[in-house]
Amino acid sequence: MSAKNMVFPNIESCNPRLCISGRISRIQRIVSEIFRHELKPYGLSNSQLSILFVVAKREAVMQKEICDILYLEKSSLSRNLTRLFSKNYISKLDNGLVQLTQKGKVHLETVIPAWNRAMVTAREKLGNEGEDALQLVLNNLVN
Amino acid sequence: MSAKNMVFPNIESCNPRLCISGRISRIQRIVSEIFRHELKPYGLSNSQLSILFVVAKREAVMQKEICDILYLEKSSLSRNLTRLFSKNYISKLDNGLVQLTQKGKVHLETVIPAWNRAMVTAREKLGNEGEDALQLVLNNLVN
DNA sequence: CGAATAGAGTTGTATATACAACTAATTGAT
DNA sequence: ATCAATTAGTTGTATATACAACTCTATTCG
Repeated sequence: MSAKNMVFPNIESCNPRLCISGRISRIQRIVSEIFRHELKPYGLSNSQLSILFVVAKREAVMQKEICDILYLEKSSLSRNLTRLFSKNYISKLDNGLVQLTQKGKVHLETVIPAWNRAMVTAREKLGNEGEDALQLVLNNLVN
Repeated sequence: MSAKNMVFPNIESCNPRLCISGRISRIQRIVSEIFRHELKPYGLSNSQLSILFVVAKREAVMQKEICDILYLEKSSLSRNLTRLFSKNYISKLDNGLVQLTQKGKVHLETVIPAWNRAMVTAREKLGNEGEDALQLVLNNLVN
């Protein structure tokens, strides 16, 4: 049998539509678009907003803590923070703790209505059972 | 009231833990890590594998078709394809259709067992109801 | 105390992704 | 048939992300 006639049993029998990574990536691209477009006028990315949220709720945090909460690699966070520093939304204390600046608080306060609009749009698509399903997926993964 | 004493009702009342984008991003980082580590020895990223899967199952496809299936921006796909071309896993026909090369088929066949291992690991975490929930989320988003 | 170790953070490098602006090619309308 | 408009794809630019290798600091142990 020549190479051209080789058969590929794995390729033939696999079902890529079941790929868990692929399905999550598609979900991620669909949903992040909703938030990206709402947040764009405010100059904040989804990631940046999620970091601001953590810092706002914790008052003063170690980077490590943010990484653990967001499941984010320390180097990814480091670079995201650089962008937030340069916009003066956060500052770093002597002991390394990260805090929102006054400007950061004011901006976050301003952005939240846009975030709420994105949440409404996303919820319209997901429905209640979709949102519950999302939480179930997350719970199963983190436990 | 001075600026320092300003209150931020949106910040105080919002619940970032409910953020749909944030929850999906965390899910994505957790799951993609599983697949990334299984695929790494084979020199394929999650995205590259998902593209190979589409091309394999369709035999010959337009880039636009791949984009539609994966919810991927055309420029993102264009650059992913460049990396797959350079590894000689895919080729482009005169009419622009993308195909797997023989080398691409052989490599994909080789990689699928690793993909299956990642699927097992992910399913162990998700459980059956987690996997169903994932599909529900995707279905609600695409309809 | 002083060396070894561990932990937090940064930087180099690579892929992934999107948007905007562009090119090329095809299609449609008159 | 020609010109306009749409469509596919590429390239410039920016953010997001991870891993590896590094620095710096703090802690632990001999």
